[in-house]
Amino acid sequence: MINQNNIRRILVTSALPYANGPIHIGHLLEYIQTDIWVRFQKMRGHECYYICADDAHGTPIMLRAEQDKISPEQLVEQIWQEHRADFTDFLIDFDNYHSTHSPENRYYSELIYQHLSERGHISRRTIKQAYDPERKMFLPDRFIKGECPFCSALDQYGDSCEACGATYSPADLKNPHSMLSGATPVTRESLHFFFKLSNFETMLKDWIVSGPVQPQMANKLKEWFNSGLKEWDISRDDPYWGFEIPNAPGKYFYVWLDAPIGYMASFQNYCNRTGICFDDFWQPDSKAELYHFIGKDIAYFHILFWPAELTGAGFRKPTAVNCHGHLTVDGQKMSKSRGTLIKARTYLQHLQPEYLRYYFATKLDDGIDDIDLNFKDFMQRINSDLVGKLVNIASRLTGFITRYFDSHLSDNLAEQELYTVFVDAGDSIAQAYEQREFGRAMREIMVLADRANYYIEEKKPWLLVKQAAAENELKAVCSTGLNLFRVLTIYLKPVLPHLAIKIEEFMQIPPLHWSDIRNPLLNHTISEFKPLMQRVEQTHITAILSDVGKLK
RNA sequence: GGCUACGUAGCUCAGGUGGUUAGAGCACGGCACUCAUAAUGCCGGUGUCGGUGGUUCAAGUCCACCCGUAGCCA
Repeated sequence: MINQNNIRRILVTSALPYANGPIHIGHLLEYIQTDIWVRFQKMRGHECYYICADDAHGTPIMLRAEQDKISPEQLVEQIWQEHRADFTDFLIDFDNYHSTHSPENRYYSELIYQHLSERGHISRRTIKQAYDPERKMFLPDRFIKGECPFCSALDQYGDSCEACGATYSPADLKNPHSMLSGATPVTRESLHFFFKLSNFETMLKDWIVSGPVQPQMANKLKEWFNSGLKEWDISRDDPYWGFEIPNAPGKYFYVWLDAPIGYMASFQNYCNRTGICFDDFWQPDSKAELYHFIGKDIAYFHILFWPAELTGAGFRKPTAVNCHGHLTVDGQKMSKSRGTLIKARTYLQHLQPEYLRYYFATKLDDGIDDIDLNFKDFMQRINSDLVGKLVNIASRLTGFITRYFDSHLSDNLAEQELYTVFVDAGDSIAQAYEQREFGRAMREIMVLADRANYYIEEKKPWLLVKQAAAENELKAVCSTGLNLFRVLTIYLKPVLPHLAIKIEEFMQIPPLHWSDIRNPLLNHTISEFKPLMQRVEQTHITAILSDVGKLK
């Protein structure tokens, strides 16, 4: 049990979404996973903060703003508003949501850079790079297209061939052209700044054995060690949308340098308005826990560069970096062209956020395998678990309490042993949440929901109601069933916070905490039952899929 | 192309360090019940555990190769 002495101090982040487009349900897998974990920690009584921000710099944002004929600042502000609305409506409860285009982030980016520089972790050298002579700017690999040097496939990007899978440098492309102007890129020299990652090889190798990443990722790391740690190019040339590097006119921090620093910046911003002590969480001797939730695609930045940067600049390392897999929809990778890119907003126009939160929860574990959103399975799962099993428990009991007992619960439980079984299951469920094995937690909770339904079946309140002598038993049985339901509500609250609020209103009780499982609700008046959750209909699914088809 | 994961019933998934007739939920069929948003309870079948070889007294579980899927290659 939680007491003053074992309250943990926990700082949690999700990856920063890029500020050039809308949130889609693939993004949401991560925010929902993190949000569930954070809500669980808070319900357990720990001091836990959930921090995020928009990732607001880089060439794609600069170009998109240009295209929209607005300033990058305006674009970033507009997207920030959209992202906020999507997260809020999906019940993602950030303690702070900031932006990497912020004074705090400039401060920490410069600070970390200067510390790294002073300690000899930054090198400079001239490199050759593709340059668009018409747009007068250096071109990222992704903005150059041409024919594959290996298989001659047409219209391939500058970094790899989608047809044969080969990787190469843009200079190898045949008939290259700039995607911005169509001009043939020329090679130009420029001075670049590099982070000397190899200075941290020993530190990283030691760190990784302390268990901060999943075994699959540790494996990946070994692979990277074996191929040798190279220097990381952290500068970009003017014109670039980002922070200018101190004492280096025309040179900017590469977006991936200041993006993770955004975690710190957002937390600093939060500390400024709440008075929480920033250093308690970021100094090398910090006792607080720091967790980053990310997709496996950006593991490189978070388990190599980020701990190295932090160490080099005199800060603490993350306690753990939790990677998850990607989302597929009906077995297919999400993509606009295949009509499987479902925006958060599109989903919200037809379905409740909690359906998706629960569905993801049933499929999430601590691994890095991809997760599939299968709509048929989704509909069956929600309808049978949440409506058929869970909400049904309250629905089938409350009528008796309101009709015959003036909405008043009994002052004792009919079945103390069964209630104890429900309470005792809490340890295992809590452990599953803690270890991010949400699928296991959901399975265990649903086994209990089955037992509650079985209990009602066994006691048959619809027969008790016909026996005058069984009045007290009827009241106690229904009250017990509702108390079992209340315990299930507590267990599911991290996943279904809005449903929990509706149930709290229905039961006329203050917000539920984990420790409330031990104190059943007795001798208490509840309100009338109103349907707590509607079934998912095929028409809703069809509507989403047709909306997706309509867009672009 | 190199490397790394994954591939278990119609669907979604469990199956520490190899060991009795391979499990759950949903879907499906039958029965029961009628309190409940036709929800619930009981009973029931279902699988060459991706393929082929190998190690072993014994492999879904270890090894090799192949096929398929996904990711990484800064």
